[in-house]
Amino acid sequence: MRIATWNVNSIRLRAEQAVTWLKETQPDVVCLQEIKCQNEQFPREPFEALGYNVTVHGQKGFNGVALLSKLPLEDVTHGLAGDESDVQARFIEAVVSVKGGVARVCCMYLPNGNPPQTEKYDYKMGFMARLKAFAAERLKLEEPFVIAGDYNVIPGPADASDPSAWTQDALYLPRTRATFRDLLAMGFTDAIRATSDSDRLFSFWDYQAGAWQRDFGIRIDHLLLSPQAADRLIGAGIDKHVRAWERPSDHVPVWVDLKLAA
DNA sequence: ATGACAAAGAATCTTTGA
Repeated sequence: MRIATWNVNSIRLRAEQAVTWLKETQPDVVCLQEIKCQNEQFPREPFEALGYNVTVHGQKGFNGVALLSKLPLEDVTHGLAGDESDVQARFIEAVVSVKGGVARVCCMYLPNGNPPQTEKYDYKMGFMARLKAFAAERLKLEEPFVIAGDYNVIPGPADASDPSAWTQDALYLPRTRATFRDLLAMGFTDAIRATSDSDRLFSFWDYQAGAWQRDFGIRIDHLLLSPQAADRLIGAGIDKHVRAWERPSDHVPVWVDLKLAA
């Protein structure tokens, strides 16, 4: 089973590219972030035509996440628990049935948090605290469980082409990285890091200043695996070539292959 | 020292992103 995540930066602009990519790699479950539309505006038809079930948690203009799955999506929940006042569309949880049980997947768009020392960073830290509490509960289920998405976290110096450029940034501040490490300490495995030590594995290149051409990238899109998912890890990768397509998203798809079958 | 670039939505500019 292949589970992929991609921040598409508008699904209405990127639907055609998404279809091309889906036909190429045929993932079983796909987590999309920054769809930037409301539920009724989401272009469901091209994805349903490829055999995907679709659940959309959108909002007007910004944010928005969607989950696509070849298997039926069960127990779908929109939103991350822990703050009833949070109206931003950033989280979907669902399960799919697999041999011997279920696989649980979360699609997440974690807040950027810039600039620091504003309420935006407080919101990011609050969201991460809620994520930790949620993840701790889910780990008790001892299921294959994947939290996939745009974490807006550069985990360490190997995850940026020039770490010194990010020291004052919400994506790389010590508190941000420490909270991400807390998730790993709880028992999650960073799928890309579990399969490579390369310091050139990036998932985002800014549109500005020729970042792509200079390979000025960062790794901020992650798939964190529960122990039961990590036990089934076969491989992981980044579909970097997508960034070279015409009118690309600034992020590229990241994926993991797990030894799980329907 | 600063901006670059892209997208959405309300409007020909502002907000947001990273």
